[in-house]
Amino acid sequence: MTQLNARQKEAVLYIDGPCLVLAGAGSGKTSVITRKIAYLIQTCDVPARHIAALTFTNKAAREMKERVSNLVRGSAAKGLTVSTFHNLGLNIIRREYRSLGFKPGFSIFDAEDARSLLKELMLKDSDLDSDHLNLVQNKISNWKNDLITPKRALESAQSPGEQTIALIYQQYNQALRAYNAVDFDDLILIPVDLFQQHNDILIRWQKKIRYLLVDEYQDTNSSQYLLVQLLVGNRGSLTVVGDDDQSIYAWRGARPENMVQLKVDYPQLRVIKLEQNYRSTSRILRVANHLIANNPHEFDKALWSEMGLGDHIRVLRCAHEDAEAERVATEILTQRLRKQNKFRDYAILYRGNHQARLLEMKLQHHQIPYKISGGSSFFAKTEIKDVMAYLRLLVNPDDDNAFLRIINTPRRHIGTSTLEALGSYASQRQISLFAALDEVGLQSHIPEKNLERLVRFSHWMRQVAKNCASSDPIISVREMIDDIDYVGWMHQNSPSSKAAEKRIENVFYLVESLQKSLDKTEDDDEDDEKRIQDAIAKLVLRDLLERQEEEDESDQVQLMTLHASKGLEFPHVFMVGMEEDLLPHRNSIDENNIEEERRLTYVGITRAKKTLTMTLAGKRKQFGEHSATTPSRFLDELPKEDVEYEGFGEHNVEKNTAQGAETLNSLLNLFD
DNA sequence: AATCCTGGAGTTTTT
DNA sequence: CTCCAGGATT
Repeated sequence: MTQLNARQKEAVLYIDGPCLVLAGAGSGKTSVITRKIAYLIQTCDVPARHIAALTFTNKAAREMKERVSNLVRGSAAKGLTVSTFHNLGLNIIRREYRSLGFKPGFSIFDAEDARSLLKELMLKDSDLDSDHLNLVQNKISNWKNDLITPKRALESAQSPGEQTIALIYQQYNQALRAYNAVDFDDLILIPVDLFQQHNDILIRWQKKIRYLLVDEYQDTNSSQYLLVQLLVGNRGSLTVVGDDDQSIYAWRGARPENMVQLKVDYPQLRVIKLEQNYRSTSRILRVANHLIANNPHEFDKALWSEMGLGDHIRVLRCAHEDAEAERVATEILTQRLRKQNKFRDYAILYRGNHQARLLEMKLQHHQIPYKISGGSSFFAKTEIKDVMAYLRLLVNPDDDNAFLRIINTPRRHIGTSTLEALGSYASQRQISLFAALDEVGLQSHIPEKNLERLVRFSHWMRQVAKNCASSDPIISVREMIDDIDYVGWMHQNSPSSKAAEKRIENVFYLVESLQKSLDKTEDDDEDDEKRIQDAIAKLVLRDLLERQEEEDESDQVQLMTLHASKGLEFPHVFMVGMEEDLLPHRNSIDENNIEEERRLTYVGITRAKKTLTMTLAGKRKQFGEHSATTPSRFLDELPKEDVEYEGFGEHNVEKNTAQGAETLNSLLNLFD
């Protein structure tokens, strides 16, 4: 137990009750969790299969698993659960699907699936037009995260508009049921509901999970916290780790208040603060502390480090956005030469994805290698969505969404009128589209020629399913992709043959992942059919994509949003676009979410190990026209003595600090 | 059924 | 400006 400091040790060794670890940025929180798991297994003799650790991302789960297995000798860690909340939820539903009334092979709808379902519902029978699609989707998601049923939403609707959305919510849930599908929020909600309704099942799971650890606890939403509470029961065998100052997902339903709530729900809670930072210079931490002090705090916390004072933070004001991007590029080039750094030591962080574009151009121009993380994901690609839809329909014929996606992909010459007839027939008979294909009664509704095409599809699909069950499922899947000549279809529909090749490669990568997962579970007791159902469900959760950690080795400047940077660290960080309306973002100003924007800034600052450079543009082109910008209010919240300013005029800013919050802006007025 | 055109919007998005 | 979705057009 060397390496750990006193606070960390305390957090690891305290297992007599619920424990909240307030882990500041860079304070070694993952070490605490992994060491605690090892301690539980090796010293406290808790079998690994009775310990569960929950994270929000697969990446975090993978990393944690890896680190535990390095700490625990031999096979002692076997059976340990380290997974995302959603994955645990999926496992619970999988094991209990009978009690829940699901058929095996249920589908998981991702955000896009949910969106298209909602669109359909809204079009069908309400005065809501699809402009409100996002609003409706958010509202429903929020309701689910807050454990509000459609019924309760309807009862407590404040306005006719809200009432309409509540009705859509009701229909949406019914549709999901009919499709034998769940959405992401359901993966938490349904287990919670199940545990509340069936005490016997809950007790079974409580027996399974004797000790629970939760990472990034500030990001839990209400239903996730309730799931945690249910699983822990009154045993208090719980450790959560989190940092309220790094809560940047409130807009997505996260409830940082859950940290305070923990004190209320568990009065015997032990709170342990980790304030020593092992990442950044003390200058950087001073700046971060100073900024975040502007937020109200339930738990006070001040980071410190022994990494030396370090360089001043620099704030560079450039003439316009173009100059800003140019400046960042040349800074990286010259610094790299002077300090003999690698490109990979640099990260450029921004508020919105669109900001990456200009930077990208400039970096290219200077031949600086870079990597943009985030943006459109593997699973957003049409070819992946297509093949996933085939796979989903294969294991869940009731998945109408998947059916509609692929019925004409590739072209099967089935038109909208045919599908409409099929749709109305199916809904009249209360069956899924695929099930309706086999009904004799359909003959009177659809012209023979079209019907034949549908029937051919149905027979083919059934044959594929049969092959999957009777022989190697992966071979059957490959045959399926051959059958539909998806490769040919890709060539036909890609802008270039190069793009087509890339897409085909993606598809095969997907099939490979599927194969890997099937191979891995070969020794399990489950039969083939069950395994492929599982594997496909997990694919949706991106769980088994050993995403090629690939060019992690290569030397590239990292570009990403501030959100995406959480949990990472870089020797040299650039934060660009430090302007009002950008950071804080305009919408957040309107909605009074300044505190979360401040935390976002805090997250950005604390990514930096050695140097931090903030930039802003005096003028910025937005929506086609140039307009003057205002420096971010957060710049005024940095301690002046730790900052070097450039581009704010002739006067030294330090002489103007007394004027308070308006300092930088008034200085600019003088200058202009 | 495929392509063109027009208008409207323009954050962040671990699953 | 630039990117989409959806409607209109062929």
